[in-house]
Amino acid sequence: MACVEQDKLGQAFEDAFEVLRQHSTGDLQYSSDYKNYLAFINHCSHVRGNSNSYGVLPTEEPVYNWRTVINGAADLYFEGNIHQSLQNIPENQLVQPAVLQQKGGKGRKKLRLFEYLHESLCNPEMASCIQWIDQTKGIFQFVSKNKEKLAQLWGKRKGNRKTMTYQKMARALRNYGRTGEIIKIRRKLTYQFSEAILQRLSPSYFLEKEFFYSQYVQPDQGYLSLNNWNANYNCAYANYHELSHADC
DNA sequence: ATTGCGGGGATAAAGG
DNA sequence: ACCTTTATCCCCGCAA
Repeated sequence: MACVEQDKLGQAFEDAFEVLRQHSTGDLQYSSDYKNYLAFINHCSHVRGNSNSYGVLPTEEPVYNWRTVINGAADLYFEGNIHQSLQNIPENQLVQPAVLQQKGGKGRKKLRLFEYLHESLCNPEMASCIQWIDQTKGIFQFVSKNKEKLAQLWGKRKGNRKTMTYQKMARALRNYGRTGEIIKIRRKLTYQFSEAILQRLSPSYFLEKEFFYSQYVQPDQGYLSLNNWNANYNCAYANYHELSHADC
């Protein structure tokens, strides 16, 4: 089921790109424009001042520090419990190798690590391995005691012959730092999804967010195409959202 | 010395 | 056959 939904997401993503291509006068390249988009979104995240803030906080953003995160964690955990009743995924589905899940599907994209992590974060059975610290900001943390278990499940899911370890999985996470899809934050075993990834993985979350970046975009700054791209991207996900229930 | 965590080069694997 | 992207393997440093 989750697999099917991700296909829809991917399709919506590509539809959005196609719309932009049709309305664009210049050359448009999927990967490079998406990368620019990611870089831009991540740039905005820095400007806004996230948990690992670099001392630059916009005036409209509340001051944010780890104390407030910790204090808010209990509430967030409660929110998570609401979804637990809706998402009771049997263990055997979690361990099912991606190879088997892909059987019969044509051109199905491989499951990406960050998708698996997000899926685990939404699965109450995995709460002993990985948990949200601040779901709205996409900050999550591995549980030291059981992080190896999560890594092993990831390896099984991919159908690896050798067992996956946290060390190797964390290396993949560090690779995400290059593209900004997931960044490491100072806290032990704690990482953060980028805005773009959060939007991509959580349509419901995305729909509740304002277009915060629009105020930073000036047409003469070369960001126009990114802005258009994003608008179509948003539209596609709104359409998707109407057809599907909200996920975590 | 050991352990836990994080960094990064090199390379395999897979898809276009 | 080549290129790019992503994941994996492996070795390193640092601090408790």
